[in-house]
Amino acid sequence: MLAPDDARTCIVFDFETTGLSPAQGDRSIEIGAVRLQGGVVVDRFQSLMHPGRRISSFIENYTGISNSMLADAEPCELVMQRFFDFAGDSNLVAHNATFDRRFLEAEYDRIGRQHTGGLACSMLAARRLCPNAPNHRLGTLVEYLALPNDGTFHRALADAEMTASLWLQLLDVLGERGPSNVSFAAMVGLCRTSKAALGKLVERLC
DNA sequence: TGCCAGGCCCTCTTTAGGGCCTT
Repeated sequence: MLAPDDARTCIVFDFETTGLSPAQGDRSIEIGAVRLQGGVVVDRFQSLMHPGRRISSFIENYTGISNSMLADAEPCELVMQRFFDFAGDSNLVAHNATFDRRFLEAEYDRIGRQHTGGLACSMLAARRLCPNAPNHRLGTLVEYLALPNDGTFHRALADAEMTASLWLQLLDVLGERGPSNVSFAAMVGLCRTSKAALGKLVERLC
C-alpha cells in the first residue's frame, strides 16, 4: 500500500542518540514520533532504548536522558521493530532529516528492515520558506514562528511534536501563496530546489 | 591524549572551502 501523497499526512519523528555518526558506532537512545492525518495528530510513539553501552556525560546533559533511565530500557532492536510496525511505509519528516535518516537506516539494517516511504526535511523547507529567520535550528524556528511548546527540547517526542507544528506551519505558509493541498512529493522537491529558482514567491514568505 | 560525520547551502564557487544543523 502506497503512502498517501499528502504533505499533511505523514509521520514526524526524531532520534536522540549517543553521538553524531552511526558509522562511528553511535546508537539511538530514544525515538519519538507523531502521526499526522490531514494535519491532525492522531497517534504518538515514544520509547527510550538501550544502546548496549553507557552514554557520555555530554549526552546525558544534552538530552536529559541518564544512564539510569536507560538501565531498564528495551534494546534498540525491539524498539525499532515496534517503530517499524508503527511507521510502515508512511512518508516521514524530520528536522535535518539526513541525520535522522542515517540512524533510521542503521537501526533498520540491524533488524533487516527498510523504509520504503518518502522522507522530507523540515530544516531545508524552512530555509526555503523562512529565509529571514535568525537561523534554522528547531528551537529558533519554534520561537521565531511562535509555535506551541512546553519548553522541553532535545527529547525525542517533544522535538517531534515541535517539528510537526513547524511542518504544518510551513505548509500553511506555502498554501497562502499556492494550492492549499500541497503534496508530499512537492515538499520533497521544494527541499531540493535551489534558492534562486524559487523566485519572488518564496522571497515574500515569512 | 586527542579527535572523531555527512549532506546541504552559499559564495570572494564550480578544478573549493567553510558554515549550518543534527546528537
